[in-house]
Amino acid sequence: MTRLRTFAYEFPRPAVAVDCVLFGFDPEDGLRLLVIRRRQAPFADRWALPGGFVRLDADGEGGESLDDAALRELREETGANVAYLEQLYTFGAPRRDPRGRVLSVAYMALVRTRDHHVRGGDDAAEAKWTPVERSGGGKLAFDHDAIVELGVARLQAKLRYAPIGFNLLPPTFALSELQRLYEAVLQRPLDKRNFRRRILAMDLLAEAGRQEGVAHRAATLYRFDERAYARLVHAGFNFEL
Amino acid sequence: MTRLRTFAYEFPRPAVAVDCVLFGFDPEDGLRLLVIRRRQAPFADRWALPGGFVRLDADGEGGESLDDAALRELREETGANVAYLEQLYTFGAPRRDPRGRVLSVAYMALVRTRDHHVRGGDDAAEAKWTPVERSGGGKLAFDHDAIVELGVARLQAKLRYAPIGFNLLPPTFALSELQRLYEAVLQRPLDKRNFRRRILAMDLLAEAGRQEGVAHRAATLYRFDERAYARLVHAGFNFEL
DNA sequence: CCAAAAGTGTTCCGCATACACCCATGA
DNA sequence: TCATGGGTGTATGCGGAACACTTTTGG
Repeated sequence: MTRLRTFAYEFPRPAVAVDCVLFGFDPEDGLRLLVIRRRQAPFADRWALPGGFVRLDADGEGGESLDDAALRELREETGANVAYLEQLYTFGAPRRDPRGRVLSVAYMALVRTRDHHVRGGDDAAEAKWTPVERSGGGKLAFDHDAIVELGVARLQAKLRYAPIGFNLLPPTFALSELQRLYEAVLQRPLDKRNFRRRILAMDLLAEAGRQEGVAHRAATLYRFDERAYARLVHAGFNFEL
Repeated sequence: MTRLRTFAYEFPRPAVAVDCVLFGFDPEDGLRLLVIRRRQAPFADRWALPGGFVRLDADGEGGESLDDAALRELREETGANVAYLEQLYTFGAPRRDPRGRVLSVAYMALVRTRDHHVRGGDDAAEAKWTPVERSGGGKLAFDHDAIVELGVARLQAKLRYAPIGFNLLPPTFALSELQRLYEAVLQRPLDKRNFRRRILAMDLLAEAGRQEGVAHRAATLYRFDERAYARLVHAGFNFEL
């Protein structure tokens, strides 16, 4: 295969990639991280974060935004539909990629795990959910372990003061599921009564039916009320734990 | 002037710049932002944040890190010696720079204003400190207003839970100066007694003499004790307000 | 002796924490 | 009727917030 053309510039430029720390949650398994097995060199067959190069227009001037690149990669490589996306940090150490100078804009993304089934995509031979610790049974490719660490720290910090946890749960959920989510992310047990009181006191959850088909008392289901939250924020409210 | 060579790649690549939100503080003036007047197009003669392109090696593979690029630009354009530097966010919207696709890695930096005198540098016709609101008497070049906004938000947030404010003060300072700094950044008055008690209770400040030559009772000067802080962090301590 | 800033304690209230039992349901 | 998780109230203590006067120093 021959390249029809190349792209030339006055000064050297780095390649720019996006890499995504994609979290999922299941009451059974706890917090999970999506990793893919690389198909191509470098680090062929090694586990890595989903990601890839940002696409520019042929004239090198337009093309997709960084957020769009992250969403596209997640779609292509994992089939996940993302509920929340947030830029984390840009990694740019000179030798972080053996192919040359490659910047990586790291993202954190959250999905409702039940919504979708993981599949490998174009560049990914295989994709799987792993526990966050020991991601992929050891070290990830490139500096992806550091990126994961950063993603975990950000998720833990942000869960306390922003209502992003709901993006890891189905649209309606029981309070106990929400509590298990918080416990899994924050890595410590929470008191049931205090948790329920605090969450409900914020008036952000709307009742949405009851559980069905469970072998015990059916829990009340709730839905996160985006509108109520927007109104409260507007009035100076801050979500807290 | 003719270019001796150009740099060619298989796929189009963006140019990558760093831009710095540099804060200074003076008890008289409050919190200030450093802006430069651009010498060249685009946005010639407009006020902008100090910044410039990241330098890569001639082979386009090595070169300076992003942090180094930010420090270099600050040195070149302002002569400031930076006490604290932190990456903020990477801006990459397709049309944010009229010259083509340019990513900007934004940084927040803090200086001890008394340490240095502002000067214009190579690319900056002029540099000045401005109040943070109405920076540069109106709108800054590119999307720099948005970057400033982000920098202010980050500084406000981080001041509460990390001891970074000291990087805006001289090595030794009076508690009232520290309080004025907090009030200037957080934009609200703080109670003197509560402030002193909270700060001193952390055991992070070491006495360092008294003020001289003031026309009133001389205040005790303090120095931020990095060692004590490191020890406390190690023991699970969290700085808080 | 006056102006200007430094320095100092106590009270009150709200909120986070700790804690244990009854309820509803399907098997 | 039993196993499983759902759902509920109170007492205690700590820490943040509010608040005003005396001290020191140079001019």
